[in-house]
Amino acid sequence: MKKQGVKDRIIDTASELFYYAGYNQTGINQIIAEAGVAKASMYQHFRSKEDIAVAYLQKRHTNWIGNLFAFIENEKTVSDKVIGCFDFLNKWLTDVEYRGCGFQNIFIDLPKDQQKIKDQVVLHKNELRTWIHNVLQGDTRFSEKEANQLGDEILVLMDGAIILSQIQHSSWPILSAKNTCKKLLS
Amino acid sequence: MKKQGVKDRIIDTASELFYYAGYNQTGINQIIAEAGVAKASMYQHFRSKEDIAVAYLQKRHTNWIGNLFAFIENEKTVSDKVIGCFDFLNKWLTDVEYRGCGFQNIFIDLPKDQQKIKDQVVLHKNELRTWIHNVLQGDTRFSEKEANQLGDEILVLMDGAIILSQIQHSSWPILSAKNTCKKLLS
DNA sequence: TTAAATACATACAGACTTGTCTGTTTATAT
DNA sequence: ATATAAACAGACAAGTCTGTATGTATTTAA
Repeated sequence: MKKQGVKDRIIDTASELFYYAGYNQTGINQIIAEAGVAKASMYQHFRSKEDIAVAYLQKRHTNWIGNLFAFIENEKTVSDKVIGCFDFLNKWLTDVEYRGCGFQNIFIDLPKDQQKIKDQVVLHKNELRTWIHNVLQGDTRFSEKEANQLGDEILVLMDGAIILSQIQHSSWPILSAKNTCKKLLS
Repeated sequence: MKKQGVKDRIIDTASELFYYAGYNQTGINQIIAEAGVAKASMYQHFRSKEDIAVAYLQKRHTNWIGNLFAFIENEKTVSDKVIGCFDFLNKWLTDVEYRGCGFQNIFIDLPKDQQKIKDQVVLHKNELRTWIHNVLQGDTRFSEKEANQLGDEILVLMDGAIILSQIQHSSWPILSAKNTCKKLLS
């Protein structure tokens, strides 16, 4: 098994730190120390800390969406797929001890000028939005307009469940959201 | 009209900065400069920056809850009161240009050791939770258990609407949440 | 084997942070 | 008028941060 390259080591280390310790709380020096990389090497691959954050979010987006899809892929009906999203949230957030959504977390309390990072967050949420619209359009009970409206309502439930479970350090908001979701789809 | 005291000037200035610029992005020096207060005077009233944050959150809690109550006080039915909450959110968040919830915002990306601030956030959310439970228990259609469950679901909707409207810089999540709320109460 | 690319180590610049300290000035109250 | 409290001004400590620069060592390729 070949050793990981410098760039990947930086991204993986930064990902761990950005997510669990927070973006502002994580310094460049900490990243290079834990990744075992020289500072000059790091700046060879990334122009700035902001650029590392963008790479982090891109990789996180791919992984997160991939995990969600894998989790619900065996569900047959549209309803079961959508409801399964909340089971996924519950498993994920307990696993990470309610550390919340990496995209929400980095978006908030970000220095005003770091637009590239904010764009990445909006991109992630929009792709999720498009996806859930498409899923719900697969249910013949709903018109396209109804499916999209319903998808938006479910997105609100998901983001609310994530942030509230983070603050409350508990799963009850996720279970509440799942319950609401069931009512919406019945 | 008598001039404001030093302590109030510090709290008010810090509140503005903490909310609109962010807690980590706001330095002590900026607060005292904009408040027109000497640094030694500031440390006479507050032991640390963290203590200023606690005072900020306490005042914010009182004001925010007060504004919400005032907004819906003329609503007659329980349903109208609860649905009115989302109209309040919409007015508030457009007024502050979707800057989101000051409690959510300060909770996220906070240095690990600042437990006093986190406690204040949890306190705020819990008081809101108790309040909405009580409101819904005033509706004879629901048992106590049902009212509490419904209240939790509505809390998730509110927090989701706030954070998503912040990320999307738009009111659509609030309107979606209001729509869900109507369904839950019908 | 030699040349080029990559990574390492670390010193440094310059700007920021919170909090302490000293000393002066102003306001209040007896 | 005098004593006390409060606020002002600002230097300073000790640390943080990002990013640059310099030079050495290792790896890769021709």
